[in-house]
Amino acid sequence: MTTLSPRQPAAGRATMRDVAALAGVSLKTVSRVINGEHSVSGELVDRVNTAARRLHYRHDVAASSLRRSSRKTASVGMVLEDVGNPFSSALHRAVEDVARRRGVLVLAGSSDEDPERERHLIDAFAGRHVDGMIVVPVGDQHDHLLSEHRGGTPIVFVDRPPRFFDADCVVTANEQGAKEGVEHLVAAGHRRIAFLGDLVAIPTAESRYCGYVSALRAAGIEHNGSIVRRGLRSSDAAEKAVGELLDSGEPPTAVFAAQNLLTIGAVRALHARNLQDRTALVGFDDIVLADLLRPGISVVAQDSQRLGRLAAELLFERLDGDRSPSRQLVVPTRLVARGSGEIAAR
Amino acid sequence: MTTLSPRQPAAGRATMRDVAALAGVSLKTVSRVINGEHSVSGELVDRVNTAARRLHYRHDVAASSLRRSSRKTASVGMVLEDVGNPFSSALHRAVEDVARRRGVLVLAGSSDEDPERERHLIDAFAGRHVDGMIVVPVGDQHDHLLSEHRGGTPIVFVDRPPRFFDADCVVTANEQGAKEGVEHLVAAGHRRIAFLGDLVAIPTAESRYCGYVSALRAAGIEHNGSIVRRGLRSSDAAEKAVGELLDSGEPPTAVFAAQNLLTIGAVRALHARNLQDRTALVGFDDIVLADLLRPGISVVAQDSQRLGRLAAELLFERLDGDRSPSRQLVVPTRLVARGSGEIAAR
DNA sequence: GTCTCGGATGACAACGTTGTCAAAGACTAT
DNA sequence: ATAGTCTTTGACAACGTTGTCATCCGAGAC
Repeated sequence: MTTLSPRQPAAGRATMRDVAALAGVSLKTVSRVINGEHSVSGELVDRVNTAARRLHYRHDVAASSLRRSSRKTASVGMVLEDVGNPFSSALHRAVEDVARRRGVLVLAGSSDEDPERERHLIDAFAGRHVDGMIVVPVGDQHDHLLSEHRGGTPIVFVDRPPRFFDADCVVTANEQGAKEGVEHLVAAGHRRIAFLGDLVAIPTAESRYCGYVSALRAAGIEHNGSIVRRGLRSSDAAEKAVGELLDSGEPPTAVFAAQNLLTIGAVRALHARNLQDRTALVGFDDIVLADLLRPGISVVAQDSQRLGRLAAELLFERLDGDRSPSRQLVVPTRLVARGSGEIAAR
Repeated sequence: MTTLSPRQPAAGRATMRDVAALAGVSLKTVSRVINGEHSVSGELVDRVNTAARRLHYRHDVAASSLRRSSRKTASVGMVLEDVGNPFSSALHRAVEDVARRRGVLVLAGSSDEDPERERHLIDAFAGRHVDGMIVVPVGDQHDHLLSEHRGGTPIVFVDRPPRFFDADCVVTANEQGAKEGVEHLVAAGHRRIAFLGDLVAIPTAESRYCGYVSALRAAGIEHNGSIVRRGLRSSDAAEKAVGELLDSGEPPTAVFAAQNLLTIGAVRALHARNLQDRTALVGFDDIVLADLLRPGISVVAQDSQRLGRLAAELLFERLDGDRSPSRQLVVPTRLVARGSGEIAAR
């Protein structure tokens, strides 16, 4: 028979100790039942389960993982740019779907493009012993991740490749997609094609710019710096930039907006001048309701859901023990013609 | 002098024990330095910090919170409908902003309107000892939350009030907002106003329906069940429903869409029949780009950011020890006229 | 009847940390 | 010089759980 000191009648939450006392078994037996080990007699299993239910017993994941050798916590961390924006939240959701099937919880946080915030989040995740991390990296320095990675925590980068860091990574075919988008405009006869881009420091922005340059070169169009606007961080900034271009002496006949918000800003600027049917526009990344505008907005759509799903799958393969060399996956884009991109050059 | 057994040269991650050995101090002194207690001499603080940095020491939140009496983990859980949809992710972001200022991490999960999923998430959060939870509740049964709540974990409901449960809660003025939206249509001369609603079981959907009914009654308009469509779960369903109404013998002259996706479906149906300039439309909840459509979509906008911020603030007040009776906060809506809602009845 | 084996159960230590207490030393007040 | 106080430091137990090992009991072999 067991020798459990009675203790106080459970001040806060019930522990295995309390369950054991009520069921009249040892602590260890409760642990065995809770963990579904099969070396416990049917009668005791019932007694323990009844007692656990009666006391509203909740398994303590923290204590369990502390003691366990593997130290698994059934949770993964995600560092996103902003959990509130559509692209990030689509990634988040896709990862959650994969994680859920395995009973794994997802912790997500926003870096807001700030390396300091990124470091904070990674420290917080590591301190909570997440089993792995999925990161949209900011900047070039990932030292803190490196020590984590060496320590055996799998890391998967998504949307942007890491710099100076050998790890799994899933990205959109940014350069190729942007190239196709610009080629689409070239095919409609345009030669003065403006470019709107996000911060130069963001690798995806850079790749898309490369795609733009490469499409121009392939078409034999000379690069014209005066109609390239980079470092734009909001739809307002894009609207202003496009406004200036359109109001200038030599306005572009087409605009390639290399990001979501920038596309929206461009649309606003065009509509404000009633030029939406004269100036062509192709955006990178899809927009809700883009099909209902007149004209509809043609876009190079990226598959954020697939991006997230693949990243999660890579991560879980690592968690399952895959030790093969790191892999880089590229998700293709899809050109969606809706009208704005098919406006011919005058 | 301290008596630390040398132990293995740190197999996995460095612990306070390893740091203590390297710095030549006791375990407890390391704990004091890491926790910023001020009763440690400057010299030892330096030695410990240097050693910690050298070993890439990471504080173990799980072990720390296990030992601490308060059991705080500096994390809160959020049960959302779908982390990927704009409303939920706006809530998430708003909560994160408040939490971040206090160094608190947010764990979020999607219930997908499934009580079973909700229960799973709450169990998972509770097992990880979150300090509190913010919940968009599903269904009527919250027993599992109840035991958590009684156990001292603060719970704040957001977007929907709980049933049979006394707790803090922050909701949009759904009924009043819907009433104003419908009154806006009445003021434009409409008397055949269709209603599109989400699942009847969702309290917000029910409140908005009440607002619709109440606006009709106030205007002396008889309720007409044939132009009320409830239980719609997607923009496709709404598009189909509106299509049927428009194609019927007695089409409505105006439509009130009581939810985001339903508004989009209604817009699609109207545009497909080129009726967007003849049939009035007011939607509940704002939509990106709604201002750029022709006509612009008039909406009753809810302030999801404020909803989230207030919920988080309530939660943290509880965490700070506020024991006052539970509070119900109501966030007002704002009518945004953009054209579609001002189309006059023929 | 004795011995061995295997299955069920429990005692105990340990995971990494912090609360509690005690010890040692440096002061001050008498 | 002595007692008392304060500051700095460390030893030890404990948080809730699981890994390891020991114990107990009955079944089966000889």
